[in-house]
Amino acid sequence: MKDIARHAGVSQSAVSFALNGRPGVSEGTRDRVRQVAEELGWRPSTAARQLSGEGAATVGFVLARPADTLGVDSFFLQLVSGIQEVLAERHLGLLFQVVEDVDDECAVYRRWWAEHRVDGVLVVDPRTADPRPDLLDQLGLPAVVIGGAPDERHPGLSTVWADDAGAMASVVDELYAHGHRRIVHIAGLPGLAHTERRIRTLRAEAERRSLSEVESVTTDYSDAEGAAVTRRVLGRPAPPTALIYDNDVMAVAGVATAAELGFSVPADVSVLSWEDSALCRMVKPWLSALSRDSVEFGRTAARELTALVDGGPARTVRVPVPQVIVRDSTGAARAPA
Amino acid sequence: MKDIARHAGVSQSAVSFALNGRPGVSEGTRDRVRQVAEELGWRPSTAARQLSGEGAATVGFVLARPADTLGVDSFFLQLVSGIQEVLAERHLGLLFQVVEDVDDECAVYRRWWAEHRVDGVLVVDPRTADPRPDLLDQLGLPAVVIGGAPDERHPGLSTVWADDAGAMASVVDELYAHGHRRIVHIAGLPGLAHTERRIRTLRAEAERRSLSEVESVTTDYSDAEGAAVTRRVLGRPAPPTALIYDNDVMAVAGVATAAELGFSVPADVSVLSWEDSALCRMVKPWLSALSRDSVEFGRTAARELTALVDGGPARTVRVPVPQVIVRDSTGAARAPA
DNA sequence: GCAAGAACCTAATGCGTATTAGCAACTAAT
DNA sequence: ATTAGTTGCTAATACGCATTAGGTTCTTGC
Repeated sequence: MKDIARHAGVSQSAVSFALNGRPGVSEGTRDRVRQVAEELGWRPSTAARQLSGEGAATVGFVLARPADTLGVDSFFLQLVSGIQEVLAERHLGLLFQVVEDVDDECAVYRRWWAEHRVDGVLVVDPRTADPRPDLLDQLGLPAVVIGGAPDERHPGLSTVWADDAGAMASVVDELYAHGHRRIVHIAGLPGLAHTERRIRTLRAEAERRSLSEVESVTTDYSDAEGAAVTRRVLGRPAPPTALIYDNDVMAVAGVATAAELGFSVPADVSVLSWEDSALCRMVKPWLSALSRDSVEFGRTAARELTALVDGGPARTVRVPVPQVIVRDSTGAARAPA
Repeated sequence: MKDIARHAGVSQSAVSFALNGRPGVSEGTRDRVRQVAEELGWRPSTAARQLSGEGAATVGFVLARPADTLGVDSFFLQLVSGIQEVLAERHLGLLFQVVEDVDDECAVYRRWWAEHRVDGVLVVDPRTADPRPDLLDQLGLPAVVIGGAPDERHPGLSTVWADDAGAMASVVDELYAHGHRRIVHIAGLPGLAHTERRIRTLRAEAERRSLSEVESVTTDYSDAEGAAVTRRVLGRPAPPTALIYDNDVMAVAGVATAAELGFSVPADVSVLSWEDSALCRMVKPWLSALSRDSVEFGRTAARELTALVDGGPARTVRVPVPQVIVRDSTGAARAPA
């Protein structure tokens, strides 16, 4: 800015006024200053800006996953892609970090906030008994929880969520209508809030219909566990007629395993993936799946966070319920022999 | 720091000396200051630090991909995971951005550097006729190119690369030894440096052996194009006996397509994936694949970047050649009828 | 023709840290 | 006993920007 001032023959203050659209400088001078700034390729130093009161112009995103679990997962890249779209408009940066577990994640939040590195954070994979909302509340770090249930205990946090429970209920409705009575839900990580929500809802729906042979089994989301559980439950004397997998990776592994065991999909067993992706159309039969717009999910979350950072109120917004895309892996239950 | 100084009864300078391990303060005072800082939960403001000469303590990573291409790709998350491991040790942040194309990517580099937001960047997906190395050279922005060939035209840039050409040569060796004479390489995006390297090497190897029915076809890496190309080449009067796919997604799509067309893998046609992931073990037969350690790739790149940022010389380091993991999708060519 | 006000600009200050220069008290060497 | 050197600290300054308080000229109203 000193250089610009010199080139334009004015003071640094005038330059600041001119470039920030403040009054106190004539239009002629303003244009001249702008032009010089342009020529010099000037951009304000974020550090200096931040030091004089502005925010860090950055939001944080922490992914707490062991490196080897990071494998095939289209959800996060799409989510991030949507987040970026919104952040880019406002020239906000995204500080990204991968850590091992939630404790490390908390440590990262503490550090980021103490160092004034971020203006807010996006929190994913909310859990039951999650230490993060308390911490964020205590720190006063603006945050949007992605995928959690509405949480009235932390009025400072925004929440963006999809109605997993409603989706599960309608899935069960559908399966029941097609004659399915024995259903196994190959769930994701225990402890994740949405895993527990789905499990609870499934149990409730089963009880409502007095179905005794309906259950959920938790896994680590890996193809290996997906296959193992599939093998186990299909090996029973009265195997399930419908399998609900909490992600696409396990669903694909499950279909392969079913085929090995001589089960035909969907004639012998229906398969539904709770995550839609290219994967679902890469196996035969194509997998029916619950589809959500992850990119839009990210956009919504980012919008909420920017609103929060700008001093807006915390809100709880619901994104559309995931829709079942019926492909070739689901059908009516085989009539009992 | 003002608070710490007050609590400890010394000047701010003393606090700075004490906390940064500088001489000019007694051990007693140093300990006292440290303790007060600890109690107050003090962490230096990165903005202020940066303003007084330190770097931004951040490196940048731009992914230039349309949102819908981001789908199933394990490579990047693993790469980033490795990068993070190294950066976390030194408390460096990773500023991440997804953009549409290389031009946008260049704009991001300009802005980041002008705003002093990053100390260096990691560049992925190098291309033929890539504008980025020139730009980075011109800007003086420290950078590590990941996956490019050694580039003596830009001595300021570090390069971390795998020997694709060597890997392709050995793959052809292997296939030739097993009797394959008609080989189709379903390549990735034209314009990507490693795509072109593989294509060139394949052609050279074919010429060396006077094989006329060897070719490469470029694609957009999608399962759709992978399937389409597979369908086309297997429909020929003399279909290839070996298919090399530049990623796992296309390989899987290719196997499914081959099965549809009545080709048995590997009896009628061998399939090799140039990317290993859980996907390769999710289809039958399990796919033989070229495997590389993407996490270690990321670590290496991050290490080179930190060295560069610390003022070290630019280097060109080679990571181990990808190894062929032989599974069930490759075998001897069927003897000509 | 003079005061009041507006328009345009400059000077000065602060943000939180690192660093340099300076200063006092004490120690070692001549 | 005086000087030179060392130790342990404080004061002052810079970093790049935003902002607030001043200051000059120009215009307007009576």
